[in-house]
This record gives sequence, structure tokens and C-alpha cells, in this order.
Amino acid sequence: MERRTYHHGDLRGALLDAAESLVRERGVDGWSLREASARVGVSPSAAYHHFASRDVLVRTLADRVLAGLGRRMANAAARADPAQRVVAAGRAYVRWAVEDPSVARLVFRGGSAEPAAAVTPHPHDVLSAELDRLAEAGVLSASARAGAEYVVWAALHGLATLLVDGLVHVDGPRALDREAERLVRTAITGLSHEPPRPVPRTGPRTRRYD
Amino acid sequence: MERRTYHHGDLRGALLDAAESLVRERGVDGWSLREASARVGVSPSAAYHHFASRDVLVRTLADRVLAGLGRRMANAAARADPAQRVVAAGRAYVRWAVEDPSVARLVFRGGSAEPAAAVTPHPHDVLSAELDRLAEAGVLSASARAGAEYVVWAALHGLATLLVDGLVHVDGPRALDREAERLVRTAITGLSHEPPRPVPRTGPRTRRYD
DNA sequence: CCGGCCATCTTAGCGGTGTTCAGAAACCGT
DNA sequence: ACGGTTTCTGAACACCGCTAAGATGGCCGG
Repeated sequence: MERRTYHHGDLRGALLDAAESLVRERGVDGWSLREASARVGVSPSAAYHHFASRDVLVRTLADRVLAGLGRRMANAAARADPAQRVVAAGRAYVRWAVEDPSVARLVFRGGSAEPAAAVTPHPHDVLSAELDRLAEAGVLSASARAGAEYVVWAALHGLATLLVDGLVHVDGPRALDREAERLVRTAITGLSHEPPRPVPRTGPRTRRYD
Repeated sequence: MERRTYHHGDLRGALLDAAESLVRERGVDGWSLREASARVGVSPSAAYHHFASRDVLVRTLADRVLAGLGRRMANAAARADPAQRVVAAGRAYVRWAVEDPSVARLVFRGGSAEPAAAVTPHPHDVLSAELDRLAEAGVLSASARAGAEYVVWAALHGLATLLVDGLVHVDGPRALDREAERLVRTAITGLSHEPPRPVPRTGPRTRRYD
């Protein structure tokens, strides 16, 4: 990490980058702020002019990384066969987690830097959008659609975390995709066969990765 | 923490108890081994005669706590209406997590003290048993039954972790139960409407909380 | 009853951590 | 050229996990 000037230029961004590498290499907590500073070529205390604490650094990084997941899901849905959009988004979710488990753990751990963080597009929202399509297409009734994003999200998130934490193991990307697809397919057909409810469901509230 | 003898008697157990309280009070990582030792009334280094490291202490505690969840699920299923057994077990899973989020995070984080830990009954196994009942009752075909534990488990685990990590919020225990029930009902009906597969599915492997 | 053994606990200390704070260094507008 | 401001440094504090060497006292053979 060469540095020709006394002032760094973009120390804040560089620290986030270093932290992301360290998370990837050694896990969410397997590194120190001092180490990240050293990697950037700066004294330990320099970081405190950009982040109030190590924890804020980590949570800011989590926010930054989460947006990438949302984009990946949206892209996957966009380039998929119209009948497969949700499935594609779901597959992207768990693939992302498995490809980079440490970073995924970082994000899943929750706790955002800014409460009103504008993470766009948020995974929850791309799931919601796809389910809206399904409702318009008539495969989901109004009552089944209400809160449906939470059942799909829960299923995906569950598989992703079980894999990422090593609680469950699948061998190979093919099997992984199959499992993710089965999950969202099961959820969708389950929802579509749901007995109609009198009052539209409300479901959980205040989704946030914050 | 009085102590009349120089030797403690059951320092190992006392340390696990102290650690469990500390996890409950301040989160999985919001405490130090020194603090747990002090709470038990013992010098910091005493712990190292019973646990190779702080990490081993924590993972041993996780094992101990996990068995409680399995028992709760089994009990809930046992005392439930026969048609509601899986639902009851699932409800127990997410209730348990929400009632004691820090401890749940501890368990969910994974990593066991002994790889071959005989955690009985394991949550995965009680889910499996209930799905076997459903298969016998004919609501699940053989191909739908194969690997179904992972679908249900993933859904439950996803909701539990989303709640525990504060990524979603439901207000009140009623809403919580409703959500958990919807999840497993959706999964079951989704699985029961699954198009039959030629070869019985294999599904993920090596379930373990270790 | 006693002496010694040995598991158990303690004291002291090492290297490393997050964080603070006073001051040096370089950039920037005038 | 210079003063003010931003940005980084150096030293220090309290605490951490962990180790090594020694004190303590329950226990067992005599």
C-alpha cells in the first residue's frame, strides 16, 4: 500500500476495502482494526477520523455489501425466463451466500450503520416485486400474496444461513441450485394452494437489514 | 458467588452457567472469559483447566443449550393435536429463538465442541420424525418426503434467524405463531403438490449443528 | 493420624486489542 | 506566504485471551 502524500486521499474507502478482504480471508471477527489500518499503510488511530468505532466500520461495510446482493438478484430475475424469475432470484440469493460465506455472515448478522440506510435494491424488495408479478399473473390470490415475500425470504434465508454456518452441506453447485429451486417452488405452490383468508393478511413488518 | 473451599467443586458447570447468563445479558460476544471467571469467584486462568480456550467454552455451551431446543420441539409435537404436530414443532422452534435471541444466536452460529456431539433429540431429527408420520399418513409421497426436512427446517430457520437478527419484526406472540404456522403449512402443502420425481431425491447431507 | 501426591486454583506477565487525545503534517483559500 | 482546517501520528490506557510457574488443600496409602 504505497502512499506518496501524507493525506491518504480516500482512507475511508480504503479501510472498507481492507476490511472486506480481511473478512473474506479470516472471517467476520478474525481480524483487528489495527491490522486493517496497517494494510492501508496508516496508523491505527487514523481510522477513528472516519468511523466512530470498529463496529461502525463493520456495519458500514455490511451495508455496502448488501446492495450487491440486491443487484445480483435483480439481474438474475431480469435475464431469466419469465416463468422462472422468482426462482432465479432465489437461486442468486443462496449462491451469493455460499460463494462468499464470510461476507454473507457479515451481512446476515444484521445491524446497520445508518438506520434509514437506503440499500437499493434491497433483496426483500426484489422478492416482493417478483411476487407482485405472480399475483398479477393470477397464480397468487390477493390473500396469498399478502406477506408472501416473508415466507419465500424466510425459506431462502434459512437455507443460506444453514449452509453458510455449516449446519447443512450440499455437494456441488448443481445440487445447490436444485435445493434452492425446490425451496421457492414449494413455497409458491404452497402459497397458491392456501385456503383464502377473510381479512387480507398483514404479515411481519419493518423489514430491514439494519 | 460464595465459596467455602479452595477447590470449587464444579467449576466447569459453574463457568458454563455464568457464560450462559452473560450471553443472555450482553450477547454472544459482549463479555470476556475473565468476567465469567470473576462472576464465579475464581481467577481468570482457572478456566483453562476445564476448557482449552474461550472458544471451546462457548461451543460447549452451545451444545448444551441446543439439546433444550430439541426437547421443546419434541414436547410441543407430542402434546399437539395429531394433525398439528409438525406445526407445533415449528412454532416451538421460532418461539424458542425469539424468547432468548442471544442464546439462539449462539446456537445458530454453529461450531460444536465435539464433532460427534450426541445432541439428543436434535431439532432436525424431530422434524424428520414428524414428516415421516405425514408420509405414512399419505399426505406426502415418497419423492416429496425425500429431503423434506430440509425444506421445512430451512423455512423455520430462516424465520427464526431473520427475527433473531432483527432483520424483520413481528409484533406480539400471536402474530409470531401465525407466521410460523403459515410457514410450515405452506411448506407441507407445497411439498404435497410437488410433481412426482422419477428418482427419489437425495437432498442435502450431513445435517449437523457442529 | 500423618505425609505426600496431585488435581486444582492463583499470581504474574506477554503480546495484542479498541479507543482516546495531544500534537505534527500537509492541504487550501486568501 | 500564511493561517486555519483537515487529516494523520505517537503515546498511552484499560482490557483481552492465554501461558508458565508456584501456592493450596482434598485425598489416599501408610
